Amino acid sequence: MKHITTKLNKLFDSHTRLGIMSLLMVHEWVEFKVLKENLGLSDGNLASHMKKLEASEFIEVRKEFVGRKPQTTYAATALGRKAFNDHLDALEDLLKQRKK
Amino acid sequence: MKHITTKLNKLFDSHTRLGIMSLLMVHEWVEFKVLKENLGLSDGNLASHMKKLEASEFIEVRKEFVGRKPQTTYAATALGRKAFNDHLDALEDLLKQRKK
DNA sequence: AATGTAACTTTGTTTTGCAAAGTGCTTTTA
DNA sequence: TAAAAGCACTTTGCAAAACAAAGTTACATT
Repeated sequence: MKHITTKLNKLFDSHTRLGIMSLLMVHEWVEFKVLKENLGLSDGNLASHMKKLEASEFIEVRKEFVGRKPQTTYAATALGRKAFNDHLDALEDLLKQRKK
Repeated sequence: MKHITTKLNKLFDSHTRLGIMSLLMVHEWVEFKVLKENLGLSDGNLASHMKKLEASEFIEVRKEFVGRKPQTTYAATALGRKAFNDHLDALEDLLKQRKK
């Protein structure tokens, strides 16, 4: 007897990482600063969440200079998109229960 | 600029409590043992999650004897149902983004 | 008397989450 | 040109959370 929630990805339990991923699903490349401001996170906090997502190869990092300032941008990988979509599928199943 | 995820309830970040609540939304009264088996949790683990939900008055506990055996059952309170539905509403908003 | 079942509580370890401060590099401002 | 500021971290440190494992209480069965 396996419950729906066993199909949820633990990495996406965190509402912070849920927010990060949902932004990366909508916009191809997103700046560190933009993520930080949208989600209201401290630098360190955001950096550590990104590291976790990177460790699972769910996101890709690009570091470049714009003008002469460093700029870090992130994008979801195919693997990340798949994992996140699977997670959302499971959430959708959960939501279906309350309709009927 | 507030992101959708700020509307999520932190208590329901945990996929375990998400599972517990979704079971309590569907069935009025659910036994400790049933929750435990459905979600694949240890006694202690489940008990501590239930305590957290109880502390927020999201669930109600009923202890009785069936035959002469003790039996604990749980139900979601009106407050709990409201909070959970609000959480699910926020998740639904999140899911809407990927349709378009 | 010994074993079993239900529902915990306690203990302890590991993992998170997050804030605060510090770092390295570069650019802007006084 | 020295100081301040911006970007993206890393490090430190702490408090809360997750969870397993073992112990507890109370009754029931064998």
